[in-house]
Amino acid sequence: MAESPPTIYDVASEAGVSIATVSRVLNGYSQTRAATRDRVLAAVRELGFVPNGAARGLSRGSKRILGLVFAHTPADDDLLAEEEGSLLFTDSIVRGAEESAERHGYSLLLSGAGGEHGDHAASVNALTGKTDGLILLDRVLPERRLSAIGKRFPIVLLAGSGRCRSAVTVRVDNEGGMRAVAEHLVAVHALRRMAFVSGFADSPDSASRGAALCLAVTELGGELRPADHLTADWTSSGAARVVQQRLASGGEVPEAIVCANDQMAVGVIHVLAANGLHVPDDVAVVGFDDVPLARHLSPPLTTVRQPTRQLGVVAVESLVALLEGIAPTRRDIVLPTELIVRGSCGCVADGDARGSAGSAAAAVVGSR
Amino acid sequence: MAESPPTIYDVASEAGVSIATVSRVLNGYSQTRAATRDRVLAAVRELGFVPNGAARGLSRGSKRILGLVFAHTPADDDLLAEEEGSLLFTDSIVRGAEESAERHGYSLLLSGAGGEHGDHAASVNALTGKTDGLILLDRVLPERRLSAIGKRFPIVLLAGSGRCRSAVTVRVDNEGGMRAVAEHLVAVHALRRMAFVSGFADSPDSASRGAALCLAVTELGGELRPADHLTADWTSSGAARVVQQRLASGGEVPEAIVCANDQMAVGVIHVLAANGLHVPDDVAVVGFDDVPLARHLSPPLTTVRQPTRQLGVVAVESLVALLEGIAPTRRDIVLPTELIVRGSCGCVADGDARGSAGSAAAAVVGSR
DNA sequence: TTGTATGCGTTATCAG
DNA sequence: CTGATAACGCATACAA
Repeated sequence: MAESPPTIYDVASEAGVSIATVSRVLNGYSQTRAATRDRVLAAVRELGFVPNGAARGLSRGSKRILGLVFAHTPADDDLLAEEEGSLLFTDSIVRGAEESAERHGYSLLLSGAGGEHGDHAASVNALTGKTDGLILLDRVLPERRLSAIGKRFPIVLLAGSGRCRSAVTVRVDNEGGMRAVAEHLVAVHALRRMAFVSGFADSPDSASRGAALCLAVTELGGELRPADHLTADWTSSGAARVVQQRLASGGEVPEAIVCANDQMAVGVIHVLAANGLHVPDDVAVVGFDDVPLARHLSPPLTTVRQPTRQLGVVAVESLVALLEGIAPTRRDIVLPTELIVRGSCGCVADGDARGSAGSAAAAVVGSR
Repeated sequence: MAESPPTIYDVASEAGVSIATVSRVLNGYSQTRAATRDRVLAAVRELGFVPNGAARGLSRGSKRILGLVFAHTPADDDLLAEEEGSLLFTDSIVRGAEESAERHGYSLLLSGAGGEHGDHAASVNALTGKTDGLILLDRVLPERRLSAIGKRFPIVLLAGSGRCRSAVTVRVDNEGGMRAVAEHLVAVHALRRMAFVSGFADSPDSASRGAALCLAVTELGGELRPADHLTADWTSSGAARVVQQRLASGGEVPEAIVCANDQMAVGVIHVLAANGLHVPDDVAVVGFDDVPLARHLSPPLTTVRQPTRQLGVVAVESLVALLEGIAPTRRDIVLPTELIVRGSCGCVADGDARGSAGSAAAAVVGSR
């Protein structure tokens, strides 16, 4: 049905020149006489010619395609688990990466690493053939696999632990962000007994946030008992569930609950309310990410902003640099985070729905 | 630095066979003696061989890559406009599409259609060379451009108006969903004066939702004045802004405000509260999408659920069918929506944070 | 400035 | 069952 698309040969004969000339005017490295160039361009338009990417890639040895691999959230049996907590986070990264890739003349290939069932390693390996380089998100592959592939193929790690030596890593300053949270809670609100709600147990991001919070809280004279280190799954429902269990188990209610992302904070606020606990009067709640909705919740969410989109941008730029043979200045790139103080920690929120005005509605505390 | 990857020739000589044999065992169409097959496989593993996608695509005339093109939200000057309202929606589609593509043996190429500045048409045209088929989201191209490309290249439209004849369209039943909303508001809550908050003015989805609501409300004896048809931009802030203006302009406050998506509903609830109006006692608010957070808001959001992920899945399947030469049964595929009744319309919410149990916590009303 | 010829890595069509 | 070999569409070194 669909007749095969025009090739460079069609254009050449249409314009009465050789394919070499067509190629030249299209890629414009060499000089071409204006007249012939116009003829070629006319023919291109006439035929609606678009260079075949496969042929081009084969010929010049570069497909101009970058791969971005993320780990599928285990949707499991739970059909409602569309509620993917990592969703906002991942997708913001994707946006940034796509935009940056395009700007550098590349396209972005997306992969969920073979779904949940499939062999992640095999899936990533296959992508190796379709792309020029790969960006791997948190949790897609164990470190040893990583270095195995990283030695033979350009790779950038995103939001990893930063401990992998065989590849460039881009991540955010979880430690600084959590320290800022701890300081604020202890110094400003005089809170002592904290709890932490984590994402997936195997997430480096979640782990480093929990560890940093615990360390800072302890140093500042607060307390974060192991029993109050709650393990959830990045989702509102998951967080609500573990907090519900924690409340049901009796024992003193923590004075503050810090969550590894904003979705979970919403779930926590919700379940606290269901138990007659008011935020922030009875319990302070803090999130992480600063998703757009955060400022519109009631109370507006105090949270740690991380430059999610920028994460994607920087990852792509690092990868492109790698591909162009530029030796990476640093193998561990850390992007800053900042504490955004709103109402859920007990501060008086004065911000309204407007956020574009000159001065931000919320206080900002740098993490570094 | 990176030595060029092994080719099929390397594998062949390593295994002591011809490249034809290697190709055969790798693609497994023809029979091969077990012994030689093992030798080849061993060589493949040994060398870490991965077929070059470009060469493969060139040879077999199919790149096994599908493109998904979305319109970049005009981030404009406003740096905070990361607040992309369409984000959740688009990204859920992307997930579904990616998963489905992978299942069918394809990869997914993502494109924001040249950023906001670039020529969308040119951008889409270029993608034509890197992919086997394209899925175009709402707003990326005007209809005439669409049909121009659609005639020469496999295309599926997503969330369009459904009026394009030159391509298969996949969309949701906006009309049914909005009718259900109107009926519920009028019949159950005896509300009459409604308002509608739209997304971008040029979005078919938003337009059809507004039109359907208006029609249904009027038919049911309610009222939706032109002045109460508020045009926003899919974002919380945008919605908050237009509603604030509407309130400031005086005049009777609508009894219900229906929004074209959930993000905007959140912004509306927020700004209403800022004006001393309580939801749902003073004003009922309804959203659209049923994002995961919706049930955890206070009050839990009454909204229209649409199968976002499924949208991506179906689009991919339609496209793959097209590529395999299967004539599309229908050129306009409409996925069902359903009204999810929670608290923000005035109903008593009894659902808690759990949502996976046998019976849903919220009432469900089919749209058809 | 332009044309000719070769290579890129696979698949697929032939013979053997 | 296996091995040569011809496409596939484009870029490019080399000639003219």
